[in-house]
Amino acid sequence: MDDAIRDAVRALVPEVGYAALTMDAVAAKARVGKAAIYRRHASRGELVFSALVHGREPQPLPDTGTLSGDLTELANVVLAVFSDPVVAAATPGLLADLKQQPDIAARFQETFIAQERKQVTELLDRAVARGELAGPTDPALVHAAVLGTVFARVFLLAEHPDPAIAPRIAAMAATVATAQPPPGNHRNT
Amino acid sequence: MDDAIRDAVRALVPEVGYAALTMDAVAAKARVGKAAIYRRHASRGELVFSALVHGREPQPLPDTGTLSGDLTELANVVLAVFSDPVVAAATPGLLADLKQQPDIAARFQETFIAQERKQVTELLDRAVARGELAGPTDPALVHAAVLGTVFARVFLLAEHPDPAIAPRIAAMAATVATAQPPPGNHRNT
Amino acid sequence: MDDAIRDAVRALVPEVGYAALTMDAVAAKARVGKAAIYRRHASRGELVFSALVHGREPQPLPDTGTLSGDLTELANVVLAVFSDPVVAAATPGLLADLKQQPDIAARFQETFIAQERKQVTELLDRAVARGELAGPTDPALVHAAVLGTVFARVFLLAEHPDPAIAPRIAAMAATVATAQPPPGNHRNT
Amino acid sequence: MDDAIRDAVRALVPEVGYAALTMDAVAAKARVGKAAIYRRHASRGELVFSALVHGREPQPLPDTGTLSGDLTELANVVLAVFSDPVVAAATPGLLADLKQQPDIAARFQETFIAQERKQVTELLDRAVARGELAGPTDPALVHAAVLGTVFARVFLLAEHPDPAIAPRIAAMAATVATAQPPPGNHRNT
DNA sequence: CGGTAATCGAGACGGTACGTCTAGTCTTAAA
DNA sequence: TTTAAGACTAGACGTACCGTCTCGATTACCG
Repeated sequence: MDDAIRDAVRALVPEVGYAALTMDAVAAKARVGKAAIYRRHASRGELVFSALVHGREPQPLPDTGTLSGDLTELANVVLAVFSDPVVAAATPGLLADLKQQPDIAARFQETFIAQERKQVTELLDRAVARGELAGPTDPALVHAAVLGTVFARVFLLAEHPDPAIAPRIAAMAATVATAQPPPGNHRNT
Repeated sequence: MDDAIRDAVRALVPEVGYAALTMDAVAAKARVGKAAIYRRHASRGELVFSALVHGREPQPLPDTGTLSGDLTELANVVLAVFSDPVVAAATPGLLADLKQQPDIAARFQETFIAQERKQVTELLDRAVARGELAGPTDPALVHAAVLGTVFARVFLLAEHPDPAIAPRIAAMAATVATAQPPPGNHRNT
Repeated sequence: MDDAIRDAVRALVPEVGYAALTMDAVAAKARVGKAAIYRRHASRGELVFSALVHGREPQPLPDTGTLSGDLTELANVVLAVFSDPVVAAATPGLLADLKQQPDIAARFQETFIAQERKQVTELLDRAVARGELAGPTDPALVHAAVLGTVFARVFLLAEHPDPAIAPRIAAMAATVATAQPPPGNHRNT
Repeated sequence: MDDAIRDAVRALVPEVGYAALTMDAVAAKARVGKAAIYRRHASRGELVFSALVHGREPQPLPDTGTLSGDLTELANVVLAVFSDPVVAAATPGLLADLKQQPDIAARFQETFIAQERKQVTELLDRAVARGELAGPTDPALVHAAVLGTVFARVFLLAEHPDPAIAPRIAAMAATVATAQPPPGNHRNT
């Protein structure tokens, strides 16, 4: 039952898009009454979000031995997530819905963002332990750099996410991890 | 008339959000018939997009004399755009709608993305002329780095866009412009 | 539900008239969604027609013993129908709509006209059996005479339907039933 | 100009019906601005009414020498009017509109009904002078009988107006003119 | 094992926004 | 001035979808 609903969502999202995904269509596709959906999911956003995250436990990133390698690994995972057609089709609409539903936004933050943030933090801690980084670093910007750059390529710049860019994104993110204060006054050399 | 409609949109978007922005509400607020809106705008997405971009011609980025400075300037512009409450409230929903309306998506690409891309390209050309960069660089990734990192902080990580991070984003973007193969560790000014 | 809709129509028609009877107003008055109305009624004409005819089964005309008496009875029934304020307010607009909707026009013919026609036919048959009429007569003209004369007084000549005219209409209709060629002057009881 | 508008109305009414007759269509067909129509006509009802009555002055009914003949003549005129396809198509809708617009209803009464009523009155006066009638008679019911019977056949009973019925209608109307009080109690012979 | 309770698919419900259409008014530029 | 052209406000149209609710039929659990 739960699976039938999620499968219907996963089948319909790439087919018709997030905006045109009606609850009636999901119910019909899943051969389920609408009440059965609402008994399990509070809203369309929550429904799609549930369908997307279900069974997607975050495999821990391997320790590649270098900061650069770890970041490349992270970039590849992010690229893989956004390459999923269901995720790609659902993300913009889902993001829009989250703005209106703070409770689901919170769950999204906890489930998805916080876990990725934890990975970034561990990755940076390992680099500190190795001596690659001088001291503890704010993981937020590193996280934003990796996640945002991929997101921008896919959704804002409408380019397909070429996996070859992963190491370049990693190098970029390493910079922001390394350089804590901006090196000097950039206005005049 | 055109202005009355756009003003109504700009007033309503931060007030009720993009998803709850109804054509009836816009017409009522603008004291305008719905037909007058549909005569000018093909859809809600196009309407909001028009209201957002109207009068927002891209002032050319100043030549600060260094790649780092130029990129900081770019990051500040992007931060400023996303700090506008109307833009902040409208962007996620607008982005979602664009997925369904290829014609408006194309206009968004041409009007907004292409202009920013041009600025990035010029900025990199200036750096090559100065000798800061060895040779021509793909501007797409630099663009994605600046735009995406800001976007991610605001919309994905739910952090407010602290203007102090502009130079750090610039440094990061400079890396991806410089380094073709990812080096182990690096810094280049 | 069905009743709520019909009651709303019956309340609104005399209040605002047929032309100004909007589906939204009916829905609001009946505290019902518009879809519930459209699920039951194909158009405004059909809706009003249904509201008018509901519960109005044609009580069989009594046999008064004379053609004249039977026709007076018929005239009184027709006068009573057109004296109903709801019928009076709805009839002209309804008649106009029927011209555009042949299916409802057919239903109107079957439900209302055909039943009345049957009464006229029976009434004439009784007169033949009594010997008041020489032979079978076309009931259509008798029908038209009674129905039309009342209709004309109410809707064309804008006079209120004085019940005292019923026997005069009956006498008139009896003439047309009796006289095949128009005689110069006549009276037949 | 005035003629162009009226011609457009007369062309459109039988073509699309009264209900579907839009002011824009009239303006386009007449190659005229809508303002030109509204400068001449207060509403759609008034417009159609004007187009119908224009140039239709009431030729005086001939004195045939008998009441019966005069009434047959009247019935024929009424039949002729309702046989005009434009009149036939416009009448029900026009009648409905008149209910909502008392000023035009009044003009309709004065222009059309009152003139016909005058003819009926004269016709009855001639009959009194001839000695066919004992004394002055209420012309309203005679009028209603002739006009209404034809109207009922055409618009309520959906039968085409066979001209052969004119003398029978006349005979019928003569009855109502003759018999002033109902002959007796019709309930029991 | 038989009775009770929960859950099911189906779909009608009230409500609301949609995008279209028409009425009647108003503006404009040409004649 | 009056014209044709056509944009304007206002508001009803009929459709679609939301999230709730009611209906029997079926299932599953418990006494």
